[in-house]
Amino acid sequence: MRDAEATKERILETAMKEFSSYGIAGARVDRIAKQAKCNKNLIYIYFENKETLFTTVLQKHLTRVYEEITFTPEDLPGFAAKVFDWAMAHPDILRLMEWNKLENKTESFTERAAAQDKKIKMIKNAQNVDLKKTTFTPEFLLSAIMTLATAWAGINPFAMSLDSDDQKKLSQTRTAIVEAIKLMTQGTE
Amino acid sequence: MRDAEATKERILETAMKEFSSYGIAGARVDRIAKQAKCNKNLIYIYFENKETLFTTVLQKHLTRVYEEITFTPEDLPGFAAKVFDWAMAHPDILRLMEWNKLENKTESFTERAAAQDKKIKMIKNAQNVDLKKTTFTPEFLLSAIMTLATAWAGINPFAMSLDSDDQKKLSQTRTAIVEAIKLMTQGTE
DNA sequence: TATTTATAACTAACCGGATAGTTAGTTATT
DNA sequence: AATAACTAACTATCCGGTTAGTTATAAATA
Repeated sequence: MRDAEATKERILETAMKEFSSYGIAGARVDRIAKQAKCNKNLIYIYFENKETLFTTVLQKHLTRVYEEITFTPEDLPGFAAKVFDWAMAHPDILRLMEWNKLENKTESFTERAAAQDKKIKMIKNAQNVDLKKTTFTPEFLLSAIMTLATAWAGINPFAMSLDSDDQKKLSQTRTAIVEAIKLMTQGTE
Repeated sequence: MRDAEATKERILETAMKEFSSYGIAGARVDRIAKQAKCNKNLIYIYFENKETLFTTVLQKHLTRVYEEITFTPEDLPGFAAKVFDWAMAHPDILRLMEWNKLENKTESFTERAAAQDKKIKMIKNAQNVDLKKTTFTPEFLLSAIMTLATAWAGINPFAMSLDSDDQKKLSQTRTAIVEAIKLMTQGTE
């Protein structure tokens, strides 16, 4: 039963766990191989080296994110809620992104910045349509939304991490976030 | 010119830089020794091992923080502004905290949680005095404040890091944060 | 259909440099 | 003379990456 595609997937799966818990520097290729039940050399055949393996894992999950969360500039509170739900469901991806931020080898700046720019322009357009004037720039709003929505998912050194099983607390926090973003997008004329 | 105290300080200084840029796993003791212009063994004499050196560095800077930023429950927007200024002035300490959060060896949970609890109670008291009823719980407010205030200091994977020399953008963002917290603490009766 | 052949999938063992931590000894200071 | 401050050299282990070779699989050939 030899299946290259399956072993590749198994490697990516366990690499995800390893990198998410230990980061790039802390991750151990031997440990990944052992847990994925494959020979270490396969990792180097399928993915050039530790670094590339990491970026592959990150890239894979990031593209998934963009498919799962659609951006709705006309409903920013709702968007915040979606991001919050996603963040609480996938703290490991958040950690991956944080490791990548701290260990900034080969920045994948360009695409991320482009995606952000696009969102900012969409907010600007939506603001023009609704003739809403908030005190806040689209740049600030977007950062505030993303930051607040992901604050309770375990990567924030200040915010207490929420238990992802505590449905009650979870929905309380979600509505609080929605409320906060509502306040910030309502405009004060 | 032999001065143990001075070399200890030199070690802590360079260790700060090393840990802040590479984290615990990525930091290299040899590199610290070289940069601190001291023999590697001294590091092990003065600070047990790499781990202890890290926690010593972190602890040192954290106590400094608590001295520099006073908590003002009756003026939360002002507190947010102070935190923002501090965060933009000390991104390296932020990074240190983030590394510590991700590489959660020997959590220093207790004291941090206690300090947070104290602040939360102070907010509750202040709210009672002013008879202000915001939609938000003190827990949520505190996390929101800390998160927003530190979002632009370079550890947030979503928010664009601000250039700490761009005074104009800096003060713009500061007032935006203050405005946001004002909205959240004003109450809607 | 049976047999060879090519190659894809996989493995065990190894390598060398890096790295945390140690030892045994030297130099300065009081 | 005693001890505090410091050093050079060493060690054992870890770890990313490689090599050289084996096994399964499927196509080609007879």
